[in-house]
Amino acid sequence: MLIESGCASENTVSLLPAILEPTPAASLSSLFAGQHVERLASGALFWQGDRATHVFEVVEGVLRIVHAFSDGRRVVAGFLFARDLVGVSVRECYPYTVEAVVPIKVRRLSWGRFEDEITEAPGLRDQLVAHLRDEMASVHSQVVRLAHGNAEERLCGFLMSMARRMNGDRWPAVIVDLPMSRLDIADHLGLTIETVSRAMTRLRQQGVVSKIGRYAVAVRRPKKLAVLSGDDEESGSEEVSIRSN
Amino acid sequence: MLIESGCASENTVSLLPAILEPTPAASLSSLFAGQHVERLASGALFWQGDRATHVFEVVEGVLRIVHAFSDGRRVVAGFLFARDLVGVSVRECYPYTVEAVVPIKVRRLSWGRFEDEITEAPGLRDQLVAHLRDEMASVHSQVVRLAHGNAEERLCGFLMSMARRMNGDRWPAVIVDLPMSRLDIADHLGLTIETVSRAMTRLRQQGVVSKIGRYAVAVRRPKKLAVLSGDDEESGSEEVSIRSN
DNA sequence: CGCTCTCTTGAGCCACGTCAAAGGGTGTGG
DNA sequence: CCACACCCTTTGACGTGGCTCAAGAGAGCG
Repeated sequence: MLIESGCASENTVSLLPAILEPTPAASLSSLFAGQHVERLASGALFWQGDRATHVFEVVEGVLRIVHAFSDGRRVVAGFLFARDLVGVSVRECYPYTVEAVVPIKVRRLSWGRFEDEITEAPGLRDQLVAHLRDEMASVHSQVVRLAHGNAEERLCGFLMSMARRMNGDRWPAVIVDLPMSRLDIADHLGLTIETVSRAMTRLRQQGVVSKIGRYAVAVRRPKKLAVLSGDDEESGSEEVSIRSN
Repeated sequence: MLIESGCASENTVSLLPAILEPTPAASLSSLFAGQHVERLASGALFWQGDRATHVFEVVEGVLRIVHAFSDGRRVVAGFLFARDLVGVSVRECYPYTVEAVVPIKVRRLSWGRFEDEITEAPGLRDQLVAHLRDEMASVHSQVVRLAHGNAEERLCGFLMSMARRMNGDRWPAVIVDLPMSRLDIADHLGLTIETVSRAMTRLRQQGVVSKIGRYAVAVRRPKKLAVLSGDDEESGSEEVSIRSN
C-alpha cells in the first residue's frame, strides 16, 4: 500500500535542513512583494513568440494559456490563478499567449532581475525547482486527461482539478467557480462547446452537479465525480479493485 | 518580426557570466559519469507510486513513461532516449511507471546524493532548472498535440518529434527509428493501434513516408509531413506568413 | 423591451473505436 | 531447411461518440 494519497507539494525543500537560509526572502512570491500591481481588464499579458522579458505573479483573477494555430484552432493548455507564477518555465521566447479570462491584477519582475535574485538566494533556487516540479506534475496530468477518457471523463477531471485549485486543495468542495467560457473549457479538453455543454447536462441529470448561476456549479456527489473522472485509479497492480460501493 | 526561428536551448545559463564556477562538473550528465552501468532487458525501471529514491541517466536504448489505470487502459506520456534524465522532475513518489522499450543501459544516483551534488554546485542548479524548462516545453507540446488534431496530424507530429530527437535536432531527417510498438504509439497519441496503422498506411499512400523494415520509416516528403503535423503554424497574429523558403 | 452574446438542445454525419480475420515477420523444433 | 506457432501489424466491416450545422433559450445591457 504505497498509495499515500498526496505525494505532493512542499517536501522537496524540507528534505534539506532549513539551517542555511540567510536570506529573509522565504518564498518566490515575496520577490514580487515590492512590485507595482498592474491591472488588465482583458486581452493578452503577452503573446506567443514574444521575447520572454518578464516573469509575473498573479495577484488576482484568472488567466488562460493559449496556443493559437494559423487555421484558427486554439488549444488552452491551462489556467492560472492567484499566487501562480507565469513565465518561470520559459527559456527564451514565450511559447504561448497568456490572456486574462476575467479582469486581473499581476505583479511583474524583469527576467534578469528574477534570475539575479534567485542566484543570490539558494533557498529560492530550491523553491524555483520545486515550483517547476509542481508545474510539471500539473501539465503531466493534463496529458493523461487528454489521452485517456471520453468527454464526460475529461470534464469530470477538469472539474476536480478546478475544485482542488480554487479551494486550496480542500476536497470535497461544494462550490466550483468556472469563470472561463465554454469555449475555453472545450479548447482545454480537446472538445467542442456543444460536447462540453452536453456532458455538463448529463452530469446534472445524474445529480452529480447542479448549476449555480452561469459561472459556477455545486458538486452534489463528489464521490461519483471522482469515480467518473478516473482520478481514484492509477493502480497498475492486480490485487486492487475490491472496493465496495 | 520577432520570430527568430529557434528561441531554444542553451541560453539561460550563458546569461550569467561563467566566471564563478569552481566545480569541474560541467553538466548534469557528468554527475553520473562514475556510476555503474546497469542493464535492463525489459520491464520496469520503477513503478508508479514507488517512493522516488533514485534519479537515472539513460545511457542507451529507449524507455516509455506509462500511466496505468485500473480499467486496463494505459497512457504513454512520453519516451526517453540516450542522455535523457529520469526522475528529476519528481517530488516524492514517481507519478508514473518507466519501462524499457528495448534493452537499455542506465546509470543511477540516489535522490539524496543528487540533491547534495546539485546544492554544492551553483552551475548544476542552473542546469537542473534549464533541464526542467526543456522538459516542460516537451510535455507542453504533447498537450497541444493531443488537444489539437485528428489521427493523421497527431501521427505526423509524433514522427516529427521522433525525427528531431533521434537526429540531434537535425531536420529534415531521412530515417526515423520507431523502436516502440504500435500500441505504445497509440497510447501515446490517445488513439487505437488500428487507427495508428491506418494513418500510417495513408501517409505511405500519399508518399510522405515509406516503411523500412518494421521499426523504422523513411521520410520522403519532409515538407508535407511538417504541414500535416501543423508544426509550421503558431502564428496568432495576422501579418506573419511571409517567410520565404 | 429588444438587442446581442453565450449556452443549450436537436438532427445528421463522419472519424475513430470495436470486433473480426488475414497477413507477415521471427523464433523454435522437427 | 522447412514447418509450425506465436505475436504484432494490417485490413475490413460495422457501430458509436463526438463534430458539424442549425435553431432555440437565457442572461446581460442599453
